[in-house]
Amino acid sequence: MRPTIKDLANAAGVSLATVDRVLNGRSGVREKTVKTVNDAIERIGFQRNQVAATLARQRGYRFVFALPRSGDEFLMEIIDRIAEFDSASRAEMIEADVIRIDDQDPHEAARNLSNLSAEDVDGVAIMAPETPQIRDALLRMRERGIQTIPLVADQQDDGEHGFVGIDNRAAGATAGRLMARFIGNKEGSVLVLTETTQARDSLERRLGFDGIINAEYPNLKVLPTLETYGDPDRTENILHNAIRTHSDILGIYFMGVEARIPLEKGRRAGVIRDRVTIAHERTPSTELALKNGELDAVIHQDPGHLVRSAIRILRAKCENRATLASQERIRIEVLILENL
Amino acid sequence: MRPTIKDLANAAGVSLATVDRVLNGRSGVREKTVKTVNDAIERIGFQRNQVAATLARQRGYRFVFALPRSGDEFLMEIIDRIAEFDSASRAEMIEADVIRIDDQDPHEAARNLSNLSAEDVDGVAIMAPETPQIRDALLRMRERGIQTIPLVADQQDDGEHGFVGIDNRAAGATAGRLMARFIGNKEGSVLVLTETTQARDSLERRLGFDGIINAEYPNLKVLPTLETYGDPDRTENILHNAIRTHSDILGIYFMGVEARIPLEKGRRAGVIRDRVTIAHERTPSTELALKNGELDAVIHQDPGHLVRSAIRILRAKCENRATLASQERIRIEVLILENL
DNA sequence: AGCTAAATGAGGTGCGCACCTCAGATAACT
DNA sequence: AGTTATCTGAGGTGCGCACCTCATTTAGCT
Repeated sequence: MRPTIKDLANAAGVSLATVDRVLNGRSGVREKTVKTVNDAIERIGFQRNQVAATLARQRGYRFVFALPRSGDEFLMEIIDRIAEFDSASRAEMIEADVIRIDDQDPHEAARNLSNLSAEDVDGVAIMAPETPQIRDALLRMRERGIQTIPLVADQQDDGEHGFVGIDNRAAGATAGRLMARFIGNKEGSVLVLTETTQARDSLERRLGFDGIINAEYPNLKVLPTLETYGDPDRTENILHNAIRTHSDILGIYFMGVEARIPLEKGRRAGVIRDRVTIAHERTPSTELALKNGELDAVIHQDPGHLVRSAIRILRAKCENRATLASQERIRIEVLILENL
Repeated sequence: MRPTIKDLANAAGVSLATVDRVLNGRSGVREKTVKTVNDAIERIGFQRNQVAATLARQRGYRFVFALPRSGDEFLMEIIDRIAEFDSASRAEMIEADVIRIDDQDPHEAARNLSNLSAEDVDGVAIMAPETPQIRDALLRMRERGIQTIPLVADQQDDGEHGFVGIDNRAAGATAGRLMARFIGNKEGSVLVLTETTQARDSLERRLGFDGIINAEYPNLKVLPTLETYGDPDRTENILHNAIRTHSDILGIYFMGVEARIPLEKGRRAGVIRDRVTIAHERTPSTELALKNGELDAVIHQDPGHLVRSAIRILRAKCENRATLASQERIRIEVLILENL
């Protein structure tokens, strides 16, 4: 039989109340006593029964995903996966909700986060650009006892709080390698398109992409990144311009998160056919484009995995447990027509 | 507040005992009464609290992975992931163990499975070739109330019991597409190597591979599948022979599950360098070969995902629940050096 | 020593359910 | 009608833990 808190109390030579105090981090226990209990935990290999603990807590777990208000298909995928998880996990006493924060107005976003109370939220997964206001809001939430984790868009390199998403530099490198190998040994240039080069993910992808192409494929030249700012008209214009200015474009790398508009405009401008094209994130648009033959590959991160991983990590933090690193590493998936 | 069994009993106008009988499929309830309760479940949206249920069951869940006795690196990966899951899930009252079955002797394997009793096992995930004996053993286990699910190696097309693993035909097609695109427009032939063409997975991969190459790449010719039977010496011989007979080999597809020996022998025979090579499953060997530049791509299925997915499905079967289809689909991953 | 504040113990309650027993009610027979 | 088999109800117990109260002990102070 696995040891229970009762066994633990015996082993440590303290009462159940003290064990409870130590286990749940309540105040009013001497350092010495804490150590006694922790030693006993080690010694008898005690592991709290999470099933019983969750039941006794009355309140299950409630997690919130703070997502940007602006977004397109990939964001919708994430939201769908959250809803799916929520309904599937009611029986496990875990709730997952979405709140939207304004990514244009960091102050408003931060205020929004400040409204969350530890009373009704156990943890927050946040997808937001890295601004001082957001960083501050996160810090204060943690002080209030709410667990946090950045999602998809990294918040500085504070390794200690973790991060759920792919290594964007490696993702860019992957795109670069595929681009070069698919093009073969022809000579020419490659177009790179993204929403904004301000975002850290864009920067990192570009670094990875260039790293491969410049170092290993002298036959290819990567043109300066074109920014769409998510604006359809602008996207159309810069695509037209690029194609007029550079007659030797062999490939296009849609580096941004949302490829729907660039794909549409590219299709209209006739710049896609007969070129090697790679985009990010599987969505209805990119999936269709793969099937059409308009896209040669999609670099993807599984939104379902993102969501579940974020929740597992948040929960582990709540319960002061470690997570399975192997399970939480988000894969950089390469999708082609055949393995969709 | 979520409805409890008490609310359900009220709503259905029956006692708690009857609700319990219906919910847990015990005998001695009239059809009519069962329907009354089920209707009430629908009506009030009752969902059993699995946390409480698991706790009350006393015994958590115990799942067994029946794996072949023979195997190499990929099998070890799976075993490691099972052990990892087991230790991480003790707190959730879920156990996962491994038993080995002899894949050469189906009778012995079947006998081994027959020893499992519903008393101490809730479900079995099985990785075994498709033989009448195994199929029979599975059937009898289900009759005894043990849930079953095939793993990696499919057991005929009995859709109803599910399957945890990749679509091997699509995996072969993925390999075919990458092979062709990496080779470019040179003319020549492609070598295909596997353990045995008897196994269903080998067959399907080959079908997928040929499907792509034959239909879309007239510049390439796929040679007949070479069988290694897992024998190192034989592997070396057939590789030497092939390379002597065919001077125009541009690519090699290591189609089998375990690539370690073929890679070693191929390296020794000097047949790998300057050819496009693709293998299956990420293992220490294939990982190293990717880093060496000996392999151009690896088609992979995540063993951790396989294990956890099998367990989630088995558990859902035990609890008579549905699973999240999106979560349980095993991805055909494409690994190159950059997204390892 | 005398006081206060801090630390610990003893014990109880309930979470939602599975599982059990036994008595009473109802239906299905001869 | 009486007998039997089948169904249903009432009630209790315990899973392992969180959370609570109140009494008692111990340490820290002047």
